Amino acid sequence: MTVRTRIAPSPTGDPHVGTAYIALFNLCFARAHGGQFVLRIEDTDQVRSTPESEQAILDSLRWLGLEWDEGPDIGGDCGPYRQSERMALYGQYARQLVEEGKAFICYRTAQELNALREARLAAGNSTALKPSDLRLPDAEVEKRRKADEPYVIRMVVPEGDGSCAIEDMLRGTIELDWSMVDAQILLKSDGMPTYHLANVVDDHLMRITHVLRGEEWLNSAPKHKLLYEYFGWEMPQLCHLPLLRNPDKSKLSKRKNPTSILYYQRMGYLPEALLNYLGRMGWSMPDEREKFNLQDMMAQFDIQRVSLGGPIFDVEKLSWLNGMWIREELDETQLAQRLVDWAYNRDNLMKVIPHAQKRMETLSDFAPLAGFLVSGTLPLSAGSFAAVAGERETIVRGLQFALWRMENLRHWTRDAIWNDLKALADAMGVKVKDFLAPLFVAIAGSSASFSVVDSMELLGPDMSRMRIRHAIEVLGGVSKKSMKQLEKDFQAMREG
RNA sequence: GUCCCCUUCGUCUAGUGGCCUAGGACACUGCCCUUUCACGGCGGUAACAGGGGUUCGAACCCCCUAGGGGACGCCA
Repeated sequence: MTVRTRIAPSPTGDPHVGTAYIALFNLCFARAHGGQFVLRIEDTDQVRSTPESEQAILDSLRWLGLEWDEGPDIGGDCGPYRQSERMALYGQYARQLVEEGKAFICYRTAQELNALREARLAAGNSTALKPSDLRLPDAEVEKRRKADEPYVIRMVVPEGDGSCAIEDMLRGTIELDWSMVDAQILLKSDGMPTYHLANVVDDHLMRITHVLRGEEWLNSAPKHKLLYEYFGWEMPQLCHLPLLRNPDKSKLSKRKNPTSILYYQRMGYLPEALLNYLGRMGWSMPDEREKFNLQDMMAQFDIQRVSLGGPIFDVEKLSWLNGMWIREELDETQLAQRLVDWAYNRDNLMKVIPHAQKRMETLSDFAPLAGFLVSGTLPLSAGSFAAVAGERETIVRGLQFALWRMENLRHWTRDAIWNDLKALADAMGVKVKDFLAPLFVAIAGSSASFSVVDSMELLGPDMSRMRIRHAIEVLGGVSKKSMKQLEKDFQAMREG
């Protein structure tokens, strides 16, 4: 038995807890059956995968204590920097299907596709585009081919009524209508495969027998099944795990919740506790014990004990569990060592000292000055912002705009943060100094601190965003109505 | 809008037809321990989404309704 997890690194390099969640269940399932567990990196959109983002997610999984086996090397395993190998690998399979009449070349432009979808939507149908919808007159195809226009390879899918039966290890047989399945693009116009092709080809070449993936993939299972049939390959067993949710029940997302493993690391959660908590999401030990380690979970794992309701990620319970681990699983020496490894070490001190030294008169000034860097949520109140000039609404507005900018920042470096915030202040017509004042309080807890951009760099993206979010909340938050207005203004400013 | 999945305390869950007057945990709360705070101990509040079947018997099986989520991309 070989079980796999596909990993899509985040474009911003933040390793997502959802990835670890899926990986954990795959690992436990494989080990409980004495099988292999392998990872496969997703990289086909050429945005996510960089050497750094791949390293970041792998390091995070290792930090959590997850282990995996070396899968067979099927070539083209890495990101865009090994693009040509990937293109050769999948291009060959896509062309094979075209030759066999199971896929076709499509010259349709984005505008044409939009028009087709809108027409279908207006007619009250599903928006799934079928091969016949996409067909172009032969003369037109020839014309575009001669003009060397970009094309994609799409799969042929059944038209008309009928459904596809998918076996799910937890849900039994699920019937999905073919009418919902569109002529999926297999090979993009840049020659890279989409997830669907890469997924099927990889799993076959890697001899994957079982796939445990997020529920979000359930609807595309018919495409995958059809591809296996086209290639004449045996399809792995599928299992769709429930999705982790925000407190508002939507799919766990960083706009509503800290989702980066790095955040929980910086916050001072123990990897064992975080992993333990993920293991409690949609799963329970037969004896219902709350605290268990990876070994226990692997030994006791039974996929049938997965419960299907999407669990809400509850930071409070995670914190309680973390406390249990600190109190019960660590002796004093071990705890001291954890603290040193976590933040109280020479390397970390050296990062802070350049900023602190100029502001110190006695050594005892250091802790109050730098304490915010090793704190979690700051004890702010509306009064914390008393020294900041401006109306409450103006302050909140500035913080919210800053938060949005920070959520989309790709490279978390001092200079990038500075340039971004400066650009924002300019666009808003506010002096940088005034714009930054509330951010100082949000990030460092006081307006008398060292450079807020340096602080944010040291704190990392998720911790910084969380603090800004917290500050907005402390200031009374934003009502739904004014949030809409803010979004509009923010958008207008971007375009203007 | 269309299709799919899901539905037990506020939250994570146990429960696979009689052991259920529904158990545990977080959170909340009362008491005890304690110079304080925390930890710990003992209690409390709190749930089978609604309606129909099937059955001697339904949280559990079936149907309908409602609610939630997901999918509908040259993203994964």
